[in-house]
Amino acid sequence: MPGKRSLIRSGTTVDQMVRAIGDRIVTGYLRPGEKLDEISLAARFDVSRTPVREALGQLSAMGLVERRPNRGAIVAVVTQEHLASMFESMAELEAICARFSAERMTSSERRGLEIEHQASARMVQAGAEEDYEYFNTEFHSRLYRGAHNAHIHELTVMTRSRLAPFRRAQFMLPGRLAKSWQEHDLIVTAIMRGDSVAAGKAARDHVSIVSEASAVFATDDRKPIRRDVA
Amino acid sequence: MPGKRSLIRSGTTVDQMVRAIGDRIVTGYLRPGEKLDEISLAARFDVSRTPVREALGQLSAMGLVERRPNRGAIVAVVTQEHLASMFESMAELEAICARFSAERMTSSERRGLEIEHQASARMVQAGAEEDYEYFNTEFHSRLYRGAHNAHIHELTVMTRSRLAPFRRAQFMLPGRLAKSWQEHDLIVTAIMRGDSVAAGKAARDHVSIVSEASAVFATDDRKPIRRDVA
DNA sequence: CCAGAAGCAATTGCATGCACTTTTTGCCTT
DNA sequence: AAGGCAAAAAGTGCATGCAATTGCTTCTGG
Repeated sequence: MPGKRSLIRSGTTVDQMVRAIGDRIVTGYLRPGEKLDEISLAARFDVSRTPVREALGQLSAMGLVERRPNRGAIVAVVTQEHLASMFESMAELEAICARFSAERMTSSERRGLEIEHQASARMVQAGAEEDYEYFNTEFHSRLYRGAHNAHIHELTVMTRSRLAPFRRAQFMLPGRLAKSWQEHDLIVTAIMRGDSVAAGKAARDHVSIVSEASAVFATDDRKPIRRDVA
Repeated sequence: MPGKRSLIRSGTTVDQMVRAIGDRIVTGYLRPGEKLDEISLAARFDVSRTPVREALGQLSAMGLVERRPNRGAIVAVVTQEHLASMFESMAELEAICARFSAERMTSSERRGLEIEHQASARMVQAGAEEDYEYFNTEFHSRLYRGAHNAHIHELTVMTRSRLAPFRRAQFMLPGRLAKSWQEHDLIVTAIMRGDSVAAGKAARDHVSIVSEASAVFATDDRKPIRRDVA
């Protein structure tokens, strides 16, 4: 009996698998180097191996998993060196977005950025990490959109998602919340002035600092990064 | 009869399909918007639909094809606007690579770049477009590697391959060869001096000019870009 | 006791088949 | 004659089954 799936949320089964497995990787639930057994995954999500295989193929194309022919798939192992290169790239990409935003944002985009940024200040005062994280994500998304460049937007979002596992707990560090907001403030101010050079520099510095804060979660050069299982 | 494939070149069948279909898209043999029928492709390459489906999934993740649920796959349609955004991104990415290269290339990398660059000068004098194209590709690859940043390298190569169909015939334009070499020369000189700012600017300008040269092959804002079938 | 080869279990890779969705075509109604 | 509805055809999406490759275990010879 080709049984009907209990809950069909949206999109195809493969898309759901990509999101589901991708999420588990991005959130650190699946650890780098962990073996991704097709049969287990199929059983885990109550589908056949076919969509699992397709999902693994796509995740492989995205760089989240590694696939050796006839030897199965594992969660992509990120070396300390490669992690550093991703953070550096992220800094450059954010700098580009901020620079373009300073030059190209419409007045309504600028207004929206300012308003959201001010709203997030309340989260800082309340010390609401969870809520601030939402505003933080939204803030950066506005920068990416404000660049008015679809391809840079795509590259940036892709890189950001690959870095997600390593940015996760940064807001737990004491004082990081307020510091983050101040860095955002520098970026916003520069964009409002239309100062693209300053905006780019501020954005680059912001990511660089996040990078350093996240380095805590990396262990050493050889071993894959390890995170706790939820 | 699960017949044996006649020629097994390397890698899995799916990898071959990705390369085969990807090549046909990148070289313009398959035109944007063209329908990619799973059954036809399976018959064309003498495999079943399963590897075709996986390949299409991966190509979709790479952005070379678009896939609508239950409605089949088509070669990704690139609007004039999106094409412009890719060229602009490419200029920024090359600028980053050149900037990093100026700062980080080892002396042997610098020497290799210089030697290859001088060698390519002969191709210009001979007017050998084909051979120059090889040196040109190699030149840019050296820049990407010289940045010593694996992730930027990856993003740059990915973007470059997506732009490939639109850069194809640029060297046919008269005088383009010599001009390209002079632009390369600016980049090399800056890198040799270790002048990262100048190297970045020169690289960005180089791509921008290529972009303008390639714009010839774009038609208008609405319609998908069309290229001749080989 | 160890090295190497052969057999075995486990898992991947691909083909095929069936169900569901979309699209087209032909007929009926207005 | 035009519009709409319905049924069929086409094509996608997923499940299942079988062949092939890999890695491990075990057995044999040195």
